Amino acid sequence: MALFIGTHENKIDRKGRVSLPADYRAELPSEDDRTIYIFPSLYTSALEACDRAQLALHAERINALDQFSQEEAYFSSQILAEARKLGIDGDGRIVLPGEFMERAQLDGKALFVGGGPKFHIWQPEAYAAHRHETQEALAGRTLPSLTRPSS
Amino acid sequence: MALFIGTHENKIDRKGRVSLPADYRAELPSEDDRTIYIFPSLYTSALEACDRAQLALHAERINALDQFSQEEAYFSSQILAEARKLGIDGDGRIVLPGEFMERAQLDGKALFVGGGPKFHIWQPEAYAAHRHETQEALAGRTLPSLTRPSS
DNA sequence: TTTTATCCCATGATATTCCATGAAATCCCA
DNA sequence: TGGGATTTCATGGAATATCATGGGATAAAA
Repeated sequence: MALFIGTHENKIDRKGRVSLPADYRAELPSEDDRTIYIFPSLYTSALEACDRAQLALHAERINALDQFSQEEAYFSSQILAEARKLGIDGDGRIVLPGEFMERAQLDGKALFVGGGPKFHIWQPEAYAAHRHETQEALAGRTLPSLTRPSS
Repeated sequence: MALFIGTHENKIDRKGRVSLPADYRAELPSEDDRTIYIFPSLYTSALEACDRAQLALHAERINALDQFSQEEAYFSSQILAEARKLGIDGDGRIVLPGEFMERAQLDGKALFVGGGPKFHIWQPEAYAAHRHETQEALAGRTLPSLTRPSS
């Protein structure tokens, strides 16, 4: 499984190109699968990105819901319908669709924030504020162990 | 497994042809199996489409219902009886049968909406309304982890 | 023949690839 | 351990390929 960690602030050029941090690139599966998947995060202004395996897991979770149910429709429209496949060019860059840049209020700079199997792309100041908020709200929490055996 | 994601709005020309988004084409199994399967979606005005493997899964699910039950008859007549096999031409286009265009109220534009192993074809405004509805109804939901091991 | 469906080619727009540059980090050897 | 050499990295611009789409040609059906 990919492990995206750390934060990196990179420039977005006028064509919407940004270098994917080298650390992150190194975590991606194989050389021939030079793609990532990205979609607007459900409850923040950030963008969420992951590799194909992780997106397939999302699709599987959604598919495990009842077929033709409203829940299925919701997650499908919010995640799968919004997701884009982004190619990584020979120089390690991706092109952010304009729509996504607006959604995340990105202009000129992108902050990559590692989150294990996924990572987020934030407008730098927005992340600072978000980080401060969750820090305030949840400081002191403990993390539950896994209760079921990992298959 | 095919992963159809993102949304693409394409034109339907006067012959009923529409380009299947290149992203979707790339997800289809092999070059010689240039076909998709399509049927009217059960509870919306959209059309639902998938590759052969996914349709086979539908058939399998229907077959797993009690034989000769009303349920079996229902899903069989709504899905299997309505489904059509559409070829993809050399330029990556499909031809939508007139009957299906009426059913989905398509005129001139088709919105392809990715949903993992399947995708939907919507009249653009109808999708916007549908998306808004499910958003209203289920906003704030979180996606459950898989409770059963992936087979 | 008339109609209908399929295939083939042309075109503009968009997206992707290729190459060049400077800065920063890393390596190497005395 | 220092300092120069080398590689990696992020970034910019230009060349190239891909894609959606329209029109016409060809083949099959009525």
